[in-house]
Amino acid sequence: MSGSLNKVMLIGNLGDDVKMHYFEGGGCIGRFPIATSETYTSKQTNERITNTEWHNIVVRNKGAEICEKYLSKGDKVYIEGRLKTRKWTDDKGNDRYSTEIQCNDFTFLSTKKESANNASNAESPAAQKPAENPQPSSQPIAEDNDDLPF
Amino acid sequence: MSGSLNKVMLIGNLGDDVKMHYFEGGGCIGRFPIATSETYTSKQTNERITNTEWHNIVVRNKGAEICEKYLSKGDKVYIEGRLKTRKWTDDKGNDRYSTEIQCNDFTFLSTKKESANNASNAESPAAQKPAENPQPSSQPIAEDNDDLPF
Amino acid sequence: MSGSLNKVMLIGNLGDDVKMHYFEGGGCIGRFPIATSETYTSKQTNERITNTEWHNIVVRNKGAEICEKYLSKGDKVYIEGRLKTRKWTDDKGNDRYSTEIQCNDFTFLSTKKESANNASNAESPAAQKPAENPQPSSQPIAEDNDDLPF
Amino acid sequence: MSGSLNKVMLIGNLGDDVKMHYFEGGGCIGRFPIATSETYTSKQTNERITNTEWHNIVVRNKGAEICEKYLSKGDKVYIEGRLKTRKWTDDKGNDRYSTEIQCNDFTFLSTKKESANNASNAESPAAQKPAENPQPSSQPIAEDNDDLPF
DNA sequence: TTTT
DNA sequence: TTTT
Repeated sequence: MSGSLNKVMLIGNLGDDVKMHYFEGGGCIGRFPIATSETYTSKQTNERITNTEWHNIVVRNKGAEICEKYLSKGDKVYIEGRLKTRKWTDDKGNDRYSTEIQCNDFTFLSTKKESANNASNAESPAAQKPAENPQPSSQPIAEDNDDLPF
Repeated sequence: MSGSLNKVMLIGNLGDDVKMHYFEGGGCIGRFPIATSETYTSKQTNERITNTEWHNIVVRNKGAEICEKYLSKGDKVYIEGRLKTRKWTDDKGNDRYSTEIQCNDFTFLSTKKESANNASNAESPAAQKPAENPQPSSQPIAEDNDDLPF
Repeated sequence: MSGSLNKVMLIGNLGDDVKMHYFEGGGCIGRFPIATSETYTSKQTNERITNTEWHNIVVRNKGAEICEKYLSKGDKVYIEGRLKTRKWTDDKGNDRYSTEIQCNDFTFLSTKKESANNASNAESPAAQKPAENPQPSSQPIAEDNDDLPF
Repeated sequence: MSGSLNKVMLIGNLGDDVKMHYFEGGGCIGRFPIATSETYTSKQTNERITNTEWHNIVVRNKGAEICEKYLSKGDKVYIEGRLKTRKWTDDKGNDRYSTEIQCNDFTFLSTKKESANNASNAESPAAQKPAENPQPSSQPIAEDNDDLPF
């Protein structure tokens, strides 16, 4: 379709480590869940209610490798991407649907692993070579635009 | 959780009319699908490939009523909202998940029905009373912030 | 800095045609203003107030050429980009600042000129060759990522 | 205008503390600068180049008070708002323009001051009463929707 | 003026 | 399954 926009922007925490999948052609994807939540005060009961939402993030190629290297369970991250609902068939032959965020940009807002200080845009070689003197800090990293069909 | 963001922004076309559901307490929701798509040229075959993605939009209360009044199948709309994955049980007792966009802001980019020209923010009474002299144009409308749990 | 995001998203109408500037090295930029506005009802006077905001859009290279080809004064467009404030010196020697949106993605929501139907991502050659049978419709087009310092 | 969107989303660090301005009617605004930057590798010289951009943030009423309470120079924050260019006259009588981000949502991604733990949406009373046992952490806070014309 |  |  023309004149269309499909954009998701999330800030949340990883519920698990990045799981990598490597393909024969040399490509790879990384998957991880992130949680967002909002807290509000119920008008009825006047108590604080927290609502957590889970999102399945999928990153490709260089971006996936950078995420795997620097992100781990619990880290906070900014994710930008597209919504994609995959159709699959369960073991009973039923059509099933799963909605994912195909991540095409991300920024680390905290990292537990060795720091990716000075690491930056995934398109540049520097992104693969983080700072000599790692510090516990955050960094912006964008992923590549390769055409892996996932 | 704190420090979290859950935002979806879409521009797409309605795949169907707005379906309304009214609740006993006086609230209501409207549901409609919108399609986004992107077209790219395959690196392998060099042919143009169009990928359409469908999104389930849910709007509440006044916003739902405005959407129902002015939007119909085929119209183009800007949608802003939150991702929410609902869990439900199918007739065989399996857990099933459905991801929706809880819309909290929208802007009409084309309308087939009578125009909502001059209609605007849903929080203002004027939003309910579109222009006397309707024109085939677009309009920005935001929905209310009521606390309907859907 | 790391961990940073600079994103602007606009839907508005061109206040003027695209003005092109060509550079010796072969690069070019296109500039055009777009207007956004919101209408609200004054709490004091109860009258409808419309507030128009003007934004200076700057697009580069292939994206600029596509905008010039298909956009003209009055057209509606979705613009995504970064905020950049340029410093310049006026004829009296005063420091002056001008804030622009460096556009890195756009989608046509209406066009008056010949249609760019089927035109799409600027990175592909097809974006330069719109459909044989033009129709008055909209189309999504992204610009390139070249490194023109403007 | 109808069919319009004016949205800015930033993640950056405060370059200075929040400056408050109180009005006679009881309203107030807070102002602070935030820096975003991107680092890339120059194609010509192959050196790392960092580009910092400064943004003037304006927050109103309750949101301003929450920002003043919890944010200080150096803190990282997510800001969402609208672009607004103000016109003013300098001491020589020249027209001058200044572009600001009218913030209508924000999320703390780090805070140096006493923590706003459990503090949340500014519309709820709880947002004004942070946790008894402050911790150095982040929190999401949205501002109110009052109609202060700034 | 921030941050890494 | 995260985080506060």
